[in-house]
Amino acid sequence: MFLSTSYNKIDSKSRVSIPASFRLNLEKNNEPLILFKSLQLKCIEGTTYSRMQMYINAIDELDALSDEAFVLRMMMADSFEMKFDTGGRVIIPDTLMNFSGLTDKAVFMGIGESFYIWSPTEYESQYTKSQKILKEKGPPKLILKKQSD
Amino acid sequence: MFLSTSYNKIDSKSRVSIPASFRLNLEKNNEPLILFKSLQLKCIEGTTYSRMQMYINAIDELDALSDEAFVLRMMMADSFEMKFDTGGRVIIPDTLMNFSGLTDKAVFMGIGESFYIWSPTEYESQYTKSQKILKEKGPPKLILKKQSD
DNA sequence: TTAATTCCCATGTTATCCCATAAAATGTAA
DNA sequence: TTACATTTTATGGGATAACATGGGAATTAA
Repeated sequence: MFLSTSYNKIDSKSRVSIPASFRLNLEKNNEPLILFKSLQLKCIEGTTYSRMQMYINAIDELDALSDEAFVLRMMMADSFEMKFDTGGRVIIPDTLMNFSGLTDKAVFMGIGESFYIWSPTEYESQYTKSQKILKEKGPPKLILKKQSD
Repeated sequence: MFLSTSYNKIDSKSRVSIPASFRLNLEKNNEPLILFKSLQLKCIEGTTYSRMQMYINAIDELDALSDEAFVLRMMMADSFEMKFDTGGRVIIPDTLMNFSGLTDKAVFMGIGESFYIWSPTEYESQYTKSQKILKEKGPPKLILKKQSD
């Protein structure tokens, strides 16, 4: 599971350390890391290879000509399998840097099955937005279930 | 799995580099590369030999005299098994070049089990189209399942 | 011979590897 | 708790390998 938040530096070669706890989670399950453009937010989303595989399988289940399949294929086109250097860093592809507005600092935000990478300004505005919603509408009501598989 | 997008040059001999990550995916699974005309889009589709085999098997499931079977057989006839040179390039057959409107630049777009090869102009129009759908209809709602095989 | 194709080698660029350092976290013993 | 050693992280920079691409020689077909 990906949890907690941390700020890491992006160097002149577009390299950035993936937080150790995220790396550990991937290594433990022997999972390559996939980065892709978030479909709804201005940030990069990171997840495991096998979770991406689930999305790909979902494409074949859909009508090949449907809008849903079309959008999902485009999502794959904006996805990258990452290679780590010996220090646990990856190089963020230019298209993802530009899309998310990243320059020299990245905010890693674990959200369970995946994580977000934000520019600091974007992260802070999203964070205050969520605090505001929480204040106005109160905490969300959740129905918790045990995992079925 | 085929992921990510890249622009590669087509030289005067119709040679083009298949992106290294695509090649790696084929080599890893010891799969020859098949190129064929897309049935829905104005682009070339690339996939593995064994996925092409699945398409062929699908024909047998259909009524042999049906229009669907007829169209699929025609697709097979426009399919080519590619040979790589030492630099990882292939020569794109003329019929596929003409069909997809390729001249001197190709966009390789990984979509999971296969990939598309577009002319830059065609690619860009398809990309903006997908962004528009995403904006209007929102991200597709999926029920993700673990792989069954 | 004349094309066209296949094979092989050369090059600039970029990504990857490797080593070094600094900071932080953790552990250990007084 | 303090002081110090050890390990784990994050980061910087330079050497090396990989990649995309160009061009030319050898091979084959017409």
